[in-house]
Amino acid sequence: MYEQLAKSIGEKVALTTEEFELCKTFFIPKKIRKKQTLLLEGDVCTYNAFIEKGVLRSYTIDDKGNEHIVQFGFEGWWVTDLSSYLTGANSIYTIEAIEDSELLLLTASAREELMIQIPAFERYQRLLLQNAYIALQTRVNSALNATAEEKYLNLTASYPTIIARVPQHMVASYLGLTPETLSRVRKQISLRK
Amino acid sequence: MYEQLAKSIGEKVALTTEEFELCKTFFIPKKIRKKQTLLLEGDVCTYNAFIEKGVLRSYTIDDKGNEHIVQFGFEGWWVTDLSSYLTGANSIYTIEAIEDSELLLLTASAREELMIQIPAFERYQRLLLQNAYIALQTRVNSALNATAEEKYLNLTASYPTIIARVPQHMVASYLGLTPETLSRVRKQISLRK
DNA sequence: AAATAAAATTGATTTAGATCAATGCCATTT
DNA sequence: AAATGGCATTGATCTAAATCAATTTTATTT
Repeated sequence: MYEQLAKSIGEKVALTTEEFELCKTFFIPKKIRKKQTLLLEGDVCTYNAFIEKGVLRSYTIDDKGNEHIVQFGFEGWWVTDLSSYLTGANSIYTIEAIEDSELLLLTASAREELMIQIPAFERYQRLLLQNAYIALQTRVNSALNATAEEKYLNLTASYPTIIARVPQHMVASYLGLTPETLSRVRKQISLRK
Repeated sequence: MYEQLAKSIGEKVALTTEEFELCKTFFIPKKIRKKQTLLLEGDVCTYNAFIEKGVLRSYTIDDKGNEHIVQFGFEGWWVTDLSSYLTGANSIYTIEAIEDSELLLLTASAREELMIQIPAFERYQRLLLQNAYIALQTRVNSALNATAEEKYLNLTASYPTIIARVPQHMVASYLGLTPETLSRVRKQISLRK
């Protein structure tokens, strides 16, 4: 149940066996079925979820009722609404399982305590955040300046996992395109080779 | 010279006077004139710059020769290309002063050393990064899903400083709009009230 | 396996914003 | 004060992507 977590931490910092055993005790394992939600818009996001198995997405719904996917999560990724999780504000996002999933939940206070008891864990969290920030910067760039086709090609290059495991209309939503546009973009690309 | 830095750190964590004195020694003060660059595209970003005074911007230039502003920085903000700074990769950004500015530069190794010697500084860095991440997430949302007018109104609401201190065509670039479109959007808004 | 629902594709039309082009407006510099 | 060059504004036109609509394909449920 903790294989992915061990792997994820191990890639960034070194924990002793005892430290990792201690670490485990702070997490709450949870299974969640496809289409079930971990967080509902309007609620406070009480957990940071590490994904041992499965796929999740977080999304907002705008005034016109359109869904906008903000983030996907796969095995070995963390998913949360950081803003709500850290400040306790009501979330504007819904987090939902796309496939049956196994999660390890960490409350904000458990996370604080873990970072105090195991300094390497604070380091791990900071490194994760750095990477997430860099990835997000790339995404802003693509969102602002790329054409529909470029957005799609950038995504296939950077995150083939997303293309492979997520329904096409969700990929479209993640890229800020309509499903029709993404379908046409894919057709264009396939015709060219 | 270190007023803004003291203020910025003080808002997030508590340092003793000795700690802050030690902290100062890790920084390299640097004055930079309007239009001078701190980082040139293709170079490695060796510094994380804290802005004591002035305004900076970072931008990329795409294949068609168009500038895309990625980030602005004002007094009390940090500016760098995090990806290049942390990994040593060549940067795709240029960082340039929009006004005469006073900076406090921190190399990556100085930063590492500081985080080891003063744990509260690592905490400070993590908190900064959290806030930056949350802000960036909002920006992605706006970039993907908002109309030109919404993008502009969001920005005026969240960062009036940017509107006030930065030339309009740079604001347009930051929002992913042409200067013409931003001009028209502003006109529309002013006609309505 | 049949029925139903959801997803993807394709076509026709519309539209927000880009592009192209010209003019007026400040702000430096001389 | 005149001259220069970068900005902002305004108008006309174009275009990438959205919207609307229908059909086919693929998943789910019964």
